[in-house]
Amino acid sequence: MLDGRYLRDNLEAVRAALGARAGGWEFDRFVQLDDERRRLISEVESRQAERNETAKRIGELMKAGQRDEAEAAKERARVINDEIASLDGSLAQAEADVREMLLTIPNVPDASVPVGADENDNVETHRWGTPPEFGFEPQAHWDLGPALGAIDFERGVKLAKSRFVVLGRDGARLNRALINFMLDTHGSRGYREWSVPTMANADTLLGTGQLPKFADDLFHTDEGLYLIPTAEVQLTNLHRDEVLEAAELPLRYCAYTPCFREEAGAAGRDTRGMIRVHQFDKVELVKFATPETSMDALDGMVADAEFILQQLGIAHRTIVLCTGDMGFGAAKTYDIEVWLPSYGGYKEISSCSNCTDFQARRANIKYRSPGEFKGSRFVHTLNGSGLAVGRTLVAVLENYQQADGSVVVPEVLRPYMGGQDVIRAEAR
RNA sequence: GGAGAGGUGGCAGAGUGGUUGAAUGCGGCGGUCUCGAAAACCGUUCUGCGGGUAUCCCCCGUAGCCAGGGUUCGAAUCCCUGCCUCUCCGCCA
Repeated sequence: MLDGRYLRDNLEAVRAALGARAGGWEFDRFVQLDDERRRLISEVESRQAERNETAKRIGELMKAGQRDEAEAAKERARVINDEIASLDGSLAQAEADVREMLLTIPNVPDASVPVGADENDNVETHRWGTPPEFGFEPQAHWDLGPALGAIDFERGVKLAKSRFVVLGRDGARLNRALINFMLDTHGSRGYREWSVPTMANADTLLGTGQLPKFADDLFHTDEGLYLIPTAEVQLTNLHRDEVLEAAELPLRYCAYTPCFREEAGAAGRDTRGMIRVHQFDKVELVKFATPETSMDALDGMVADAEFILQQLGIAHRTIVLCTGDMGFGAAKTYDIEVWLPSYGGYKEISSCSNCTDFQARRANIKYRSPGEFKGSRFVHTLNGSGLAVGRTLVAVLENYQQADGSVVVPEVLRPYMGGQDVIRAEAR
């Protein structure tokens, strides 16, 4: 959410900065609604002042025993109240309209973000490692996984529905090893670990920006709860309605959770394999930083996510998303893409964003810095995958496969798999 | 799931219809005292919104005592609903 007042004062600048990103957002209608809202506030409040004055006088008249005067005043108060009630209805509508608009305008891109229309205009910032060269025809994970007993697509469908997967035997163990490796690694590098609910309420989803605009992407229960699409939702909302101390910033958090995405519109993309599924595991990174340091904090977060792939020894590259490809709440986003032989290219495995004060304003997360400024200000929130576990598992299988269909376990994961160094097919 | 109690400012804790943003204490901040510190004493200490001034400095108004409704000229104070916390019982990983 943008600051309504800031938006009013910088209307044209924001309009220009958002460009196509604004979609059909009606700037002029917003100004009209906001004018109306302000007018009504003035009216209502002057009536309320009148009402308060009258009520006070009635109390004094009653005490003085002047019943007739008191009754007359009561009648006037009733009239004023009727006026207030009617104005109040209009005001509530105006405020709802303004808020609705503010909740649906995307964040303003940072000045350093390349301007572009879609993913073709994203800019690569750097690469690490070289894609493996196989002396044989490498298999895709959707062939390799089932052959190893590591991934079972059919049974995922049987147990839930399409786009759910079951991991078996070494697939399940490798998945668990990845989660623990990621958590331990981030933990040792300054991220505080949390374990959070997998369901969240509407206020929480509103705080991070999934609601109200993207309700269709979420699974929900008939009790008004939603399955979280990412731990970012919970980690960020941990501090909803709180005031942090500048001295304790930046806060660095991480958590492992399953993530659930309905993504109705995604049908047809990545239909094979477990690249795009309704439920996947992810280790998430979240930071709370001051406005002055948040862009540096973003660079650090990207490096922390990349570090996982470097430890795993898998080739990857990092790109900065252009203005047209960024998510709703982001002011700047880096995607980390991992080399997948089955794609013959790089595939997104992490997305790290600085949401600046966009989520903080929605979730009311502030910080104070005595001596620097009075009162409190909104913090900047950042989030990034560190990493998407399912896709990392796919990357390990595909990049570490051998001619005989076995898969070498990366060195750093072996302690997490009881020393096992190779995954082989076995009779079940 | 059943029964009971309760949700007030950073914390503790008053306040059961009429200048209540809300007593008091603690904590925090500033000051006096001191070589310095402690103690003591004095002062100060919430936020959103609208307007003025004009820009984070102050003034005016308004709203806020879990949330949302209701009663009333007027509610922290009365009524209803929801949420949450605590105690006891049941159930359960």
